[in-house]
Amino acid sequence: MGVTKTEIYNDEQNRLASLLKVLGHPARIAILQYIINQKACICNDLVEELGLAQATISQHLKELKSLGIIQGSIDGKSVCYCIDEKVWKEFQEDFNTFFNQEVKVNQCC
Amino acid sequence: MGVTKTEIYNDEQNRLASLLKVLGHPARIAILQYIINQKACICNDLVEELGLAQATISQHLKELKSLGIIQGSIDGKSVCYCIDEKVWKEFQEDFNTFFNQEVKVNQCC
DNA sequence: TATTTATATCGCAATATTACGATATTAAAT
DNA sequence: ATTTAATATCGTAATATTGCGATATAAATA
Repeated sequence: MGVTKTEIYNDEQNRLASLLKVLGHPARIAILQYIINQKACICNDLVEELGLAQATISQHLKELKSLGIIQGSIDGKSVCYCIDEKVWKEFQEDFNTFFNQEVKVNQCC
Repeated sequence: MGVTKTEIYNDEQNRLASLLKVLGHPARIAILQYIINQKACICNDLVEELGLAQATISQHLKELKSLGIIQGSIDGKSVCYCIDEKVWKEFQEDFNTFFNQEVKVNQCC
């Protein structure tokens, strides 16, 4: 046990849940907000900004990268991260499809 | 370690991350979709529908309830769950605020 | 070349999550 | 009153996540 049974859900459910899961950590929300607000790439200003160890920030960045929502480009000895607009927009659509669907009034509650 | 350092983030970041985290599991996505599609309350049709043990479904329902996004009302010996529209709409706004913000083009990537 | 700086990765400890069987609880049906 | 059915809760095993120090790597600088 302790293993999510992904095989019993459909692809859409698994995909959406994965996205939400990665975003479901305040450090990763903070990182995304920071990148968006800087309107530019950043390196590890995040270590100072957030107050987490460099290894920890790097790990969170890796997860965001693996999702595709950010991408990094090497710039000398530092790495600049930025939002991948294409992926960001895909995510917007996924979320909007799910959350902005109409919820009907129910009988019982 | 193993503990998220919530004290270093602001309330908005922690709140949004909590919401996303709860929704970041395919069983909970499937449960929400099922409730929405039935356009009515459900009981543990979910056990048969999803193929998870009754205890597991009950646990997922509890998490969704604690978020406030669903509510249950007792109906004889079963419990009917439904979306709490007010909370659902609050979440829609939170998500829209975050995800539908404009992301500017960056310099480096 | 040696040093410094920025980042990534490894390994590990602490903690959290997932899933489920067993058991409790409560209401309906017999 | 007993049985049945639906749900919740407890306890626990398996696994995942978080965070960090130590170390590796690679580029810039002295």
